[in-house]
Amino acid sequence: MNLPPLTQTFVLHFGEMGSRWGISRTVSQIYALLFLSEEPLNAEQIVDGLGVSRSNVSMGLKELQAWNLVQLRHMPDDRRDYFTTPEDLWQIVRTLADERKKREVDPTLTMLRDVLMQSASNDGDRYAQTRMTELHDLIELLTGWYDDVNKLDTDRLIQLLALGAKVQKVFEMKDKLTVIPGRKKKPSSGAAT
Amino acid sequence: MNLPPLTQTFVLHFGEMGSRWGISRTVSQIYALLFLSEEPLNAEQIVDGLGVSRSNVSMGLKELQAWNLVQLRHMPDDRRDYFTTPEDLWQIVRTLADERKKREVDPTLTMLRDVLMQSASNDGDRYAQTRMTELHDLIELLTGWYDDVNKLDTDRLIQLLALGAKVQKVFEMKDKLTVIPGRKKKPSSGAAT
DNA sequence: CATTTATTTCAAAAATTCTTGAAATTAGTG
DNA sequence: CACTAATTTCAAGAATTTTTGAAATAAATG
Repeated sequence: MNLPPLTQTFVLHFGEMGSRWGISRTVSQIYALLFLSEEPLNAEQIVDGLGVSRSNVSMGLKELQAWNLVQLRHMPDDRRDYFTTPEDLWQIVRTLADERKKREVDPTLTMLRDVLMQSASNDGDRYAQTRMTELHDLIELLTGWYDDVNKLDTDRLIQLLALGAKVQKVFEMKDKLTVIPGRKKKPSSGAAT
Repeated sequence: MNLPPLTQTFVLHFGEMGSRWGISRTVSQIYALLFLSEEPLNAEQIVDGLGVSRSNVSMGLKELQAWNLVQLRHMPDDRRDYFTTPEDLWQIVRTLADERKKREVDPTLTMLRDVLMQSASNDGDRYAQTRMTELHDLIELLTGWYDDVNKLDTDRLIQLLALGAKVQKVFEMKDKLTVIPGRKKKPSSGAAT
């Protein structure tokens, strides 16, 4: 591995975290390297930087492209492929969240819908059915929220995040002024029961 | 594997998703089974349900305990260990989020802090330093938001989630009434620049 | 259209992770 | 304190994932 010290620390850390994040060391490192690089890099430069095989880099880049996490670029008078990550970090966050939702959440939501559909008539396994319904509703609430805030432009999103739980204050203020129609008062706790 | 049909579908699905979520098939399946079970189960019952080895179940339960995802119970006149998942799904979500943050986010935040601290004087690797600072600030904003809303009681949290992007409306309304002190107007986009 | 350059594919090797059975440990019981 | 029941540990085997080098493919150039 042949990298400036700061970059190296970061790349190594990403490589180690990879296994916790569910990606291979090489893929994590490629991403980390591209992330820190001002100019787009080609495969050869990545090989030199990380000291892994050319084919490994090729496959890693393919995977990162499948995740929409890197973009292909071309340089004038150079027919090699160059890769970058978006300059805008929020774009990266959005892509990551979208892709993880697609791979890690949506299949379960679909499965729950199917299973609950089929078992609607059936009456064995009563408790399991209740649990699955609760889980289904909870995931729908969370993904619904996600889809919703994901529509916000970045400035608004930052505003919202910076506010954090203080939105509560706004609620309270608002409650004194208006009543939102169609909101049922919940007893006191419990999931999407 | 010896389970009622609904439960089996769910357990098998969880097992398959496990690899995407970064946990082993057995651990996922144990969790799924406990999640759907009204009564706490002991190791033997899990072995019977899933058809895996006793030692595998023992290790799986140990891992789930390390994640705080299952709780140990005892039955009168029975010295075996029984396990459950919390009844309250929101408790589960909170635990999951806390633990993942701890394992998957906090170490990176720490690393970034350290690296940026050290390199404050140093002036090589200018762009990498900028990128890392941006990433650091973004993660802080996100985890700060998380810590903040995590303090809300569940009813308030559900309220907030159900509202989704419609909080925007509240902003707009509020903007007409008050000015929050200390908020800088951002130019138009960009991360935690 | 042969040659050079860049990239991808793929089967095998290497590394890692998961699962198991046997043995060890822990903790109750008579 | 010997005996039994419950659980854990751990080394070895199985399975999966990652990485590699060699060969194949694709794309540009003269």
